[in-house]
Amino acid sequence: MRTYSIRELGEEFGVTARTLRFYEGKGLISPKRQGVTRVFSERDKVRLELTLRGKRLGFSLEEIRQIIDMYDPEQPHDPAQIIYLCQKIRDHRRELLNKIKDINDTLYLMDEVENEAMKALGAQYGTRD
Amino acid sequence: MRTYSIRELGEEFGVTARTLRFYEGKGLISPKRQGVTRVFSERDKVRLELTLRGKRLGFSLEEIRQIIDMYDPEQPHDPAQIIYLCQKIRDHRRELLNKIKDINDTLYLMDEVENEAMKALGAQYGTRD
DNA sequence: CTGATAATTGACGTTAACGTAAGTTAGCGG
DNA sequence: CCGCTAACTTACGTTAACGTCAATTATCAG
Repeated sequence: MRTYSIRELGEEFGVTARTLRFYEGKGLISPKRQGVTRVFSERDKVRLELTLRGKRLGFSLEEIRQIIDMYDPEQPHDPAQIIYLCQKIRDHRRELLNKIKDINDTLYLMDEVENEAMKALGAQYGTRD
Repeated sequence: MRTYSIRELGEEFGVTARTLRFYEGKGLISPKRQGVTRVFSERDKVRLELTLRGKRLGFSLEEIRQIIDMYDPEQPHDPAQIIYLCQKIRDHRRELLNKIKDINDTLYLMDEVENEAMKALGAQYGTRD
């Protein structure tokens, strides 16, 4: 499998080495080591992607860690945990659907404001007789 | 028009008085005064609602202030500002549509994980002969 | 008038999410 | 072997978004 240095992975996603080390400390990624140097795997890359997506949606790193830990196929899964996971998925789905509602409300508001703006501009040009 | 005390407005939206004073300091709301006591108007209420919505979507208070200031119908609007506003609306719309994409990607991932989880549970019950 | 309740103004504290700078070590071309 | 670049650790600094506490002040029922 391909691996990545800390700079490579950072540049690919537009984050600094400090950020990746910080995320490692928070348990979001778990690079291996060659001596003292970090080596990032495909799995780290995926988890980083999910982390950044979560950030864009306004979740904290701690929330993100809990979520992607549960979703990670490499985690151990006894039946009780699977059922718990499914409940959590329902909660997250509900929260995400609420966010879509917030976004749609905002989009609708933006349409209204834009229409008002157009009318205001139209009135400007209409003031000439 | 109806007005609100700091407690009233806070309880209605589940935020503390400290938060409302903080938001005032940041220019998100602009309550009038009766003597030294703040009096919140319908406009403050609307701006608070938009502020909290923005927070749920992961925007900073500073970003939110800029946005709702522009959208506020009580702001002065010369033609140049209106055109600027329309450009900004396009940008915001684009950003919000990107968030919807992030959410949809996440919802899709959750569906996959849920299906995997169901298969895993099914396998459990299937191990008996 | 008086005690209780609600509001106010500082001012310092706290947490999250990194930035930044200093000093150390590892590998590599010439 | 030497200088360079990239990575490392340690540790203190910073910003946003409030929390918390102390010390007034206003308001209102009794």
